[in-house]
Parts: sequence; structure tokens; C-alpha cells
Amino acid sequence: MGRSCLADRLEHYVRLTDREQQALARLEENERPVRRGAMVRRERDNSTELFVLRSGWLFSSILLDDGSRQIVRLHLPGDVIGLSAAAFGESPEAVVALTDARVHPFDRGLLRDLFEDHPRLAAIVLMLAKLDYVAVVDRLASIGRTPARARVASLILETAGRLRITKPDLGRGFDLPLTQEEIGDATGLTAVHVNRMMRTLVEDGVIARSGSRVEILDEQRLARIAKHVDRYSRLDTGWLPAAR
Amino acid sequence: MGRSCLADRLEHYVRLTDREQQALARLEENERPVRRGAMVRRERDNSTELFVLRSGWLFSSILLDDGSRQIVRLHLPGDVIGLSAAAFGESPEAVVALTDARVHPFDRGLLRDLFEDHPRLAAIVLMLAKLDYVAVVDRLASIGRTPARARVASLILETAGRLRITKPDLGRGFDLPLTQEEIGDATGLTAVHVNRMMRTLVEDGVIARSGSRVEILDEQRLARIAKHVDRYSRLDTGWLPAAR
DNA sequence: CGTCCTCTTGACGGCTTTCAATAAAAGTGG
DNA sequence: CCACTTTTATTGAAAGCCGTCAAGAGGACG
Repeated sequence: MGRSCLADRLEHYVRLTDREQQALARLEENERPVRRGAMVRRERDNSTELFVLRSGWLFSSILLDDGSRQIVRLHLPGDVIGLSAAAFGESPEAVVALTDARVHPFDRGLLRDLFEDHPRLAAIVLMLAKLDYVAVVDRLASIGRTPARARVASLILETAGRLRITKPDLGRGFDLPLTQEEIGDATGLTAVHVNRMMRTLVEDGVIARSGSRVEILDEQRLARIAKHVDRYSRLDTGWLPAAR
Repeated sequence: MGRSCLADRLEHYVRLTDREQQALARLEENERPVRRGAMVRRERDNSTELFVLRSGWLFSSILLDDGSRQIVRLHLPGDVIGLSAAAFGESPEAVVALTDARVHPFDRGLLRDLFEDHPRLAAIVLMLAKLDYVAVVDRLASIGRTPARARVASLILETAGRLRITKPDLGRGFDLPLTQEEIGDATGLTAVHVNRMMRTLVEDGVIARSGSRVEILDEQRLARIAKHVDRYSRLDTGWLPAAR
């Protein structure tokens, strides 16, 4: 599969024309390795490049002046990163690598080309943006309105669900390459309390852990604990423009 | 000004062509009154209509199964509401009227037309979506990483800032048509604690209140308290496709 | 083999919630 | 316009969840 990984992802939703595939392939003509811990983009950075993530995990975060950090979103392979920076001319979020990764950077001029020549792909970009939006909204509800245990459960569940989209054979276990401090930054907790909450989840037999590996033992109960709002986030492609 | 209120808003960012203005006018051919407290859209509602808000305030919210609620976003005149529902074929959020309001409903087929015939307007729609995204991200950081007083301060500051976009002559005072319970649902707090925090803000001379009217007495201090991340969210229109 | 990072656990304190009661305001129907 | 009801605002006291501080253990990496 030397194909575009973005195309691979979009094929889950629509059947792409050859011309559309070619347009997407242009987004991935360049490739850049990124090392674990590297800051791919700083907050307020005025670089307007976008990325397609080919392999590895990144995250977007906001830094507050007192040094605390809010992790907003994890990025998995196939994600398009930096739409906000392209739209604002300045990045509202920092982007950091959780693991070694490879990204395909491309100029926002190519995004414009998509809007001009491929209305259907442009509409799909909007849908991807809205997927991110809904994910952040769910995290907001989790942090704003559920206790610590539910927030941790929710993060595990959401991540497992996203991994399953591309790897349906995931089984119940997966690697979660986040330190407990990072999990805390994503859930609005301290590392210490994340530790305690994960311990209770293990003690209750809901999950198992060894190192960074997480295994979901009782998904139904995990979902109840997380107060998980089950969206079958299937995109509705019924409104899309005709392909070109 | 019988003109499109969406066009009015977009003119702050770009100069619209006649053809673009006509396309936008089509979105506002219908009008519907909404009464205070009315639920314009239920969660999981499979209506895919969109709205332009002409007058009044609405909010989007998520309901959790234990009855608690997270208010995600306030909607002010000129906002486009329901893009997510259009993209997913089902609304991820409930939409409720805070005040009596008027909305312009339109079919998502018109959104498709925008993508096909007006690439620049389509790109602007993406930018508007990203504006919402960044607003929710900021709220996320506020709720996840700041104490109660900062969250309340942040909500007041953000709302004042948004109102000033359309009414630069706002002065320091404005009407905030939210109950303290609703402020709590927006900031992840209880109504009781919202009350206490607002009282400290009043006692410290940062704001004044009477009824639902809020007056900002010391904006700099309010911003410090809120740990406000100052984004001059000017949109960068440099990448947009040519107008048609 | 030493250093640094991460994980783990306990004790304590503080911020926020919960519970409760009253006052004030807004909405309703006569 | 006035009683009546319902909603909203306000305040105190007590309890609980989570953060802070501290110390030690285990691992990764040079």
C-alpha cells in the first residue's frame, strides 16, 4: 500500500474517483520524520502548512500562562492536522509527537486547489473538521460534567474506538503511548489522580494494564462508567456534491 | 438593512461579490420565530436542516444520562447553526433558545450548492467551523485547567468579545441572558458556586451586575483572572479561492 | 552503573459540591 | 392590576473529591 493514507481513510466513507485520488496523492508527495517529544508546531506559530499523519501518534495542546497544559486531541494515522492554522494564519494549538512519527506536510495552497477543483473533497474536509469538533465537544462534556474515573474511562474508550476504525482486528488490547501526566493533561486531572483512577479500574476488573498496554476487559461497564454518549459517527455522505 | 445577516458578518472578513451575496441571500429566504426555552433541535435528531441565526441567543448542549448538561457553545446573531447535523445526518448537540429569537432555516442541499458553485464561500464555511472549534478548545482548556473563578471570568470575557464584533459600540456593559445554572452548565460548575464566584468578582470590583446585565469594570484584571489566551482571531483570508 | 523519568502510595488540605432554607424575581391566571 | 405559583438568586454549613506535597520504587537510557 504505497497509496495515500488519507485516501485509504476516506474510502471508508465514499468511493473516490481516480481524479480525486490523484488530487489527494499530491498532498502526500513530501514526507518528514518526527521524533518522539518533538514539537511539530508551536502555539501562535504562523506557519500555515498542513500535515497528513502517516504513522505514529501526535497531540494538539494549549498552554496556559501558569505552565499548565490542556491536551485537546490525539492524532492518529490518516488524520489531517493544521486546518485551524491554515484558516487563521496562525496555529491556535501546539502539536507534539507522542511517538516517533512520519508526516506529509503540504502547503495550504493545495487546500485551496481542493476547494476550486474538487468540491466533493472540500466538503469531506469540512466533515473531517466536524468530526474533530464533535470529539472535542465530547471531551468537554466529559471534563465539565463527569468525575475523574469517568474521564479516564472515556479517554480509553474513545481511543480504542478510533483505533478500531482502521484496525477492526484490534481485539481488546492496544498500546496507549501516553504517560499518566499526559492522560491527566487530556482529562483535566493530575498525574497522581490519574494513577489512582486507573488503579480502581484495574481493581474492579474493567481494564488490565502492563506498561503502556491497555486491555479492555468489560467494555459495557467501561462505557457505563465513562457515561459514554454513543454516537455511531458514521458520516452521512448523502449531501455531498458530485465527484469530479 | 434587509440584507442577509450572514453576508453582513462575512463582509467583516472579505468583500463579497454580487453573485456570492445572492447565493447567501438564498439561505435566508425563510424565517421562523423561536420562543425562549424552546428546543430547536433535540440530540440525535435526524433533521439535517441548517440555520442562520438572525436575532436572539441560542445555545448548543450535550445531555448526559444522569441528567447533567454541558453547554457547549452560545450562538449569537449571524452564526450558522447545524453544520454538524448536516454532516452527520444526525445532530450531536441539542439546540435551545435562551431568548426569543428568529432563525432562517435552510436545507443542506444549499450547502452542497455552495461547495459546487462558490468555492470561496465554501472555504469560508470551513473557516467558520474552525472558529467554533477554537472557541470550544478554549473552553476546554478553561474547564480542564483553571479554577472556578477563572472559568466564570472567561465566559464573561469571551461573550463580551463576541458581542463587540458586531457592536463595537458595546461599551463595557451588556445583557447576559443566562441563569446562573446555565452559566454553571457552560463552565462545568454548580449554580451555587457560580453565584459565589460572581460575588467575589463583584466584591473585587472587576465586574458589576444588576439583573442579567453585566458590566466589565476592569477588563485587564478580568483577563488575568480568566487566564485568557488572547487570540486575535482575525481570519487569514490569504488562502481563499477566487470569488465567483 | 548512575541519572532521569515515570509510576505508585500515603497524608493532608482546599476547592467545589451537596444539602437546606430563605429571599427575590419572574411568570401566570383571574 | 393583583394573588399565586414557579423559577432564580443567595447564603451557610458540612461533606467529599481531587490536588498538593512528599517519598520511594521501578525502568529506560546513556
